[in-house]
Amino acid sequence: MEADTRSRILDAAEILFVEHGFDATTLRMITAGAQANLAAVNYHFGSKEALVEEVFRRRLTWLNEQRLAVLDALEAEAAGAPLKPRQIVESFFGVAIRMAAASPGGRTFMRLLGRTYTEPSEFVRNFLAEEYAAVVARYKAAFFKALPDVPQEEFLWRFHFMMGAMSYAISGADALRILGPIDDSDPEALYARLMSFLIGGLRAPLPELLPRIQAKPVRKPRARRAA
Amino acid sequence: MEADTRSRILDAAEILFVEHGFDATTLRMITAGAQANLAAVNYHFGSKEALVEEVFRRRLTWLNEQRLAVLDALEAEAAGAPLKPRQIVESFFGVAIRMAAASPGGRTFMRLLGRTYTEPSEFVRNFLAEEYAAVVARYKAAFFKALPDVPQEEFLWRFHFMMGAMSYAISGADALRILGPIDDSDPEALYARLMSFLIGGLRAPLPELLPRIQAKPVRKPRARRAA
DNA sequence: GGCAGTTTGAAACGAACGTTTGAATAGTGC
DNA sequence: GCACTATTCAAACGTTCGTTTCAAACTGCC
Repeated sequence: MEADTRSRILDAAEILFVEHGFDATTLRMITAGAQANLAAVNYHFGSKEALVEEVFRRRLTWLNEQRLAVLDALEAEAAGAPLKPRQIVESFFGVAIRMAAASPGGRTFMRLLGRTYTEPSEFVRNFLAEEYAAVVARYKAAFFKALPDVPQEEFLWRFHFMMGAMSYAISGADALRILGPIDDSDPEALYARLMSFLIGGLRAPLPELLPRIQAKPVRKPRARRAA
Repeated sequence: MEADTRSRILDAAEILFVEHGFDATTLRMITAGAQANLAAVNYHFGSKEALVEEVFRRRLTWLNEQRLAVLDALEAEAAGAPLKPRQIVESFFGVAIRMAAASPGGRTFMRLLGRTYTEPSEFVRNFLAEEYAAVVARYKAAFFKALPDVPQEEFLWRFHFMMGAMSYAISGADALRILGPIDDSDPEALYARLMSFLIGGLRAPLPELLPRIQAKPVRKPRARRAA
């Protein structure tokens, strides 16, 4: 029943990183949560930084292998023909949502990952870029092939926007409290909602002809009505 | 030319918070950047936490007043008729993008704000919810009126997704490095790109009829091809 | 049972943190 | 010029951090 110390530390760290962030999570909090001695982190991982890397690597490697496997299967089935954009989006983001839905640890991790793309910490971002290199290359190629009429730079931005939407989707009700009470307990509904939104955004008309930013939006602020 | 100590501290803190996060930014870094004495933060603001709040309040109050003013103007012009969803989206997110484009400090702040919605820190999120209450109420009402056929819960999720996309949009090239080299120097192009994506996502077909998550996506992971 | 190697435990390390202190300095009204 | 407030400054405060140390406890093997 009891996992070994190393695994207990990883599990406790994952949860605490999401709740408090990397810096605000101390080794004493982690070892207390894992019911381990303070020195256990440095014994098993060498340093706190190495522990952070291992928390990511443990799940991210599997996640990206899944993505590549799904893409492999889709491309084999297509036999050289371009995939449909929806298939690619669903395989990339669907694997992530599915991981988040599969277990509390998975959801915890995906929330952590979503926040980490925009994390300021240098070494975490470099580590992420490295872990993602193979997946990004394959998916970019698949998308460019599926959407030959969309300029590549345009698509990269849209991919970026999609990652943002997914990040917030998984971060869930905590952030949504700003907007009001909401139910985020059904992962399948979330999956359907997110996919619909992402495909809509991805397939939106190209923005070249949009009006520019209006110069002066406001003449004179009027009295605010009660909400 | 030299601003007073209080303003220099706010400017320096804003930049450092984006670069390193709240916890990793020390008062010694801030006061060094502001060319002020270490004790100046506690003298002018009382505590580090109060400084964080003031960094937000300084710009967020103005930002949300702008949003309300723009919405007031639009609704006055519409004379009771529902606004077009595109107008509402543009006024809410356009004000933010414009603020980010207006000055380096504005962009810095918007990046900070985007990261903060999903920030784990309790007191920061509570503070945000309070600052946003009036704006959220007004914009929700405007959207519900503009999109009477969209279930309110559905819309709240899409609003949430839109916030995620905008957050990543402003966080910009740092996170985008994962996807490859990209140019984020033109705020008007960014504005056009984001709006196009957001409207596409907002107006996407409702997801009720989407297929469910496939149960087993992968039979056997195949050997990965070289990228 | 005794002896390697591995893991845990309690205690301490120096460093850096946010905060406080009290004296020195700058600025203002009279 | 003087009293008074506001601000700056260098130094120190107690706390907590990640890390290290080294002895104790556990493990598998002969």
